[in-house]
Amino acid sequence: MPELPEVETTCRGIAPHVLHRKVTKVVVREPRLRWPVPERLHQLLAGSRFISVSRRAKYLLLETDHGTLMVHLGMSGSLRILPATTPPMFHDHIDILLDDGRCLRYHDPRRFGSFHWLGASRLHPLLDHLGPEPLSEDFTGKYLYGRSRGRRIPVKQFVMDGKIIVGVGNIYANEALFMSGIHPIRAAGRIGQARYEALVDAIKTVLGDAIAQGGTTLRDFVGGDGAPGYFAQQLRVYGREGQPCRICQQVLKEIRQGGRSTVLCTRCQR
DNA sequence: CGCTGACCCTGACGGC
DNA sequence: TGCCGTCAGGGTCAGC
Repeated sequence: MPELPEVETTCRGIAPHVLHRKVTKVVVREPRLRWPVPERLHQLLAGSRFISVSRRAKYLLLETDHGTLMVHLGMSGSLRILPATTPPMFHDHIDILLDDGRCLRYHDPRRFGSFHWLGASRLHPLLDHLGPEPLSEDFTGKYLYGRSRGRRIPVKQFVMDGKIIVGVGNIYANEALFMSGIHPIRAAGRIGQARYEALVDAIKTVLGDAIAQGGTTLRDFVGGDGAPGYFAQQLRVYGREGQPCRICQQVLKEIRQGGRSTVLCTRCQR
């Protein structure tokens, strides 16, 4: 599910409601996520006050005065702000009750998401070795060009590697490669700096546009206010295999790379 | 070190 | 109608 724009949408959606609120109670109905939810979560969070809400890669960081809660939405997770009295639905695994009568509710049918407690250091092995943020100034064509030298991995898998650049998932990797006219199978090390400049521009553009649209809702994604994202209707290639390319009308082709689907235009992408 | 495939889990969908 | 296989936005890990 959520790629970076969806996580960012969630972050922005919940932040104003969570910030400065004190946790009164934590209810874990189902601790079996990607990793087991800390059993002490209630003791760790109850009485703490949220002092910042941010995002690193696809992780949400909810900082309190006693430590930081790190949440990953996996493939099917979502976080919503609701009145604490709202009855939980199927797959509503965790509630963080706030002192204003509302709660932050975690919903995740596939349970690929995770909750970690970072403590005061805000450090965690999962946050080590992450590449730069794609919307930051550190992410440039020159950077991608440098990191790709000697790499024979297909460029699509290269840009989906979180050690190289975070937050580029399957949807937006497909879109950015189409937008920059690069064939997804091309070896990363055999692409020049000018083309990487174009690819970086495309990644920044597509992620920025998707954030502006509230993310991409394919099935079940909702932002912090429960609203779906509207970027799906602007997708250029993802999910459009068999349909005509919006530029040249060639029928879009689907292939598989690393177990994930790639959609491309063989005329526009070389 | 670089890369591939299996795996975690539920639900939706298509074919028969 | 129902059963079965396949696939889905993510990420880690073992193994070659």
